[in-house]
Amino acid sequence: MQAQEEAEAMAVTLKDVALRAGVSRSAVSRTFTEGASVSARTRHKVENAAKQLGYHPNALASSLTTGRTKLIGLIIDNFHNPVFLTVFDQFTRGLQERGLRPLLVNLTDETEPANSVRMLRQYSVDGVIVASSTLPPDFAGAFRDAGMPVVHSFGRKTDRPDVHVVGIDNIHCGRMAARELIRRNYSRVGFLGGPAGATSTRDRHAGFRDEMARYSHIGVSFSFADAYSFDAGRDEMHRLLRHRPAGAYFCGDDILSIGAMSAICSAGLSVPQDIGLIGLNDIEMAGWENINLTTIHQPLKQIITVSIDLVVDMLENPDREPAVALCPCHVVVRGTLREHD
Amino acid sequence: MQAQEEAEAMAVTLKDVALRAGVSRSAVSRTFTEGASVSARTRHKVENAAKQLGYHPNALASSLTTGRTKLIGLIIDNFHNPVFLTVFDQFTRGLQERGLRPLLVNLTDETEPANSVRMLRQYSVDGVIVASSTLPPDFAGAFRDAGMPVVHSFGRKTDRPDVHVVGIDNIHCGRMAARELIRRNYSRVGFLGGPAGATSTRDRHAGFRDEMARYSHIGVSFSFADAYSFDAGRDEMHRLLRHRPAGAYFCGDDILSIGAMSAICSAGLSVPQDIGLIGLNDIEMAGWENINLTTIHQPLKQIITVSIDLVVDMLENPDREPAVALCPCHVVVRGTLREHD
DNA sequence: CACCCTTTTGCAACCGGTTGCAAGAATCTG
DNA sequence: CAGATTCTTGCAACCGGTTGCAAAAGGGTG
Repeated sequence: MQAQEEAEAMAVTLKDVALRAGVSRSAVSRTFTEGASVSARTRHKVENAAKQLGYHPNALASSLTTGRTKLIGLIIDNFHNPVFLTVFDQFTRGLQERGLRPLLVNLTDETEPANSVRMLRQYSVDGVIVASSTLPPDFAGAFRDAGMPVVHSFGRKTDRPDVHVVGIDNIHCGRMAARELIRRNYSRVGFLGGPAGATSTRDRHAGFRDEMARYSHIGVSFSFADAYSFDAGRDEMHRLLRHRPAGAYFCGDDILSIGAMSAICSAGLSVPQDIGLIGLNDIEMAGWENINLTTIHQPLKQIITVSIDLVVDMLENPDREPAVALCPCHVVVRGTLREHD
Repeated sequence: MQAQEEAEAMAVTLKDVALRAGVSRSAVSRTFTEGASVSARTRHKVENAAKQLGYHPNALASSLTTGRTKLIGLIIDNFHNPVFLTVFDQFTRGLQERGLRPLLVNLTDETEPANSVRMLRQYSVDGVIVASSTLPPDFAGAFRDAGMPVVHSFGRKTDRPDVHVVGIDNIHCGRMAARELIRRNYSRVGFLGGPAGATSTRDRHAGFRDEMARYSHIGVSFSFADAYSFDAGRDEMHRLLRHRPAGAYFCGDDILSIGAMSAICSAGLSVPQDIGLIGLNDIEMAGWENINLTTIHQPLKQIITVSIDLVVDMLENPDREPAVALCPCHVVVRGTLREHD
């Protein structure tokens, strides 16, 4: 029992095990295949031989015939928002738990979706998860067109989605934020969104605007940061501070809020006394004592679990009708909005 | 030219292209293989046929014969430290630029290195990068034992390394931090390290202790947080605050510093007036105005570039003698230490 | 023990490519 | 233009597995 797996790393193949166990290659293959027909005796012989030789089946070789690689492409395009640390953690764990492996694609400088499609097709990934709220809605469609199961996490709610979408109701979130500010009697409020082209920004903006439109006595202004990042939030707030800022802002994301907060503080003002803030996401940092951000909680874990379940399900039912799954959000009150006035 | 790639996603293989182009399968394979012998005429025919059919070679199938998957296992075990966002970004980009693909492994709950080894071997990764300063030094060795090229990023400096190590001189960093505090005339200082088992913690601790030992008039204390995370730093500082804290702390990592800072502030004290802090890493957040952390800069980009270059080089020279590559650090003075007293 | 049914097994073809080899085509040389 | 040389090409075997099929083995029954 002791001297198993005599170092010798390289290349223990099916054939070696078959030879050693005195059975055919098929028999070996079958003992490692769920639900195949092997007798207890054969299985035992094979397992012994395999252990002695340190054999492990080559997942890629088998993918050739089975058509399954258990590889899932994971596409991310923002490495400046700490929320993505959690996103990574949850996605990688969730996939691992289901026996799948994430093949990571950093879309940061990749302009052409076609490149990612080609690359992921070359690796025969079983499915693709696009985790971004800033990519154009048809980006994920390129994968579907190429015949790959795809789920767009953090995507946009629409009536007839092209691909499966998992996310939140951003319009509703915009309304929630608006109501939170209204309730607190701010007389002038602002929307400080992420990139103007992002669907998440647009929807949060629309919801906020529409809800606010019902309260004509409240002044509303709108502006947009270049990205969902600290720097973008800080820079935008710096600009706003130059021209009579509003009493409170709904920032389209926690990291924007935190950037804005930094700008406010370094201008000698304070939150929430001078300017109130409400964010969206509820990232870990939002709960830190020195940030203590009032925000709208986005159920990351749930979104990711649902996304993974969906992509797994699509392996079985590739033609399942695309649908939108929305997860519920709620306001987390901390310390960046003043109490009822 | 227009109706190329008639949708039809599935399964365009070498054979289809060969048939269409009226050549042998070998000819097709060769046109897609760098440096193979094909005439211009054949190449042209093949390329046309390929374009019309929308053919792209299957990377996994070719890996079977070439023995190269261009897959690199990337192992991470901490998703609570924002520094890893940058680490991800740099690694994925660096690998992509070199035509390699990161296969991500989240080690968070995985206790057994053997499992990761098995998994990565099943996928025939060309190499492995272990990006962690908290894993035991022999963890990376398991991959080498399995015959895979491996680089341990953020690993420990030793005279006879088992595997390639790329990182910083943590002992030296400990000394640098110590000197920074000494220069500022703190009379009582503390080391607030990361997990006591981590090599990075141990070395930073050793350097700090040794340098401080030369100044017997300065009181020194040592303590350790459970992890490199905000929560761990905050909790540990809360504990320290209960028993006459030191005038300044060298925290073993920026995120610990920020956690500690939070604890200090929520105890009604302020940084650097009541307690000074110096961190290590120089993450993006350290430069935020509302944090403004004095810290030791760890050259992430360089470490990662060197790591990738190394693993790429090992594909050619697998028997290259393991060595330690250290990248230089320097102090970045911001606002969390008092001026010379 | 003969008969029938079920389970197990090996053979051989296949998955989508690559590559050594030898034959054929093209080019060069004198 | 013959002969030598270099390029190009197709054949066939192989990479490490899987799987349909038919033969062999095992089990149950009367």
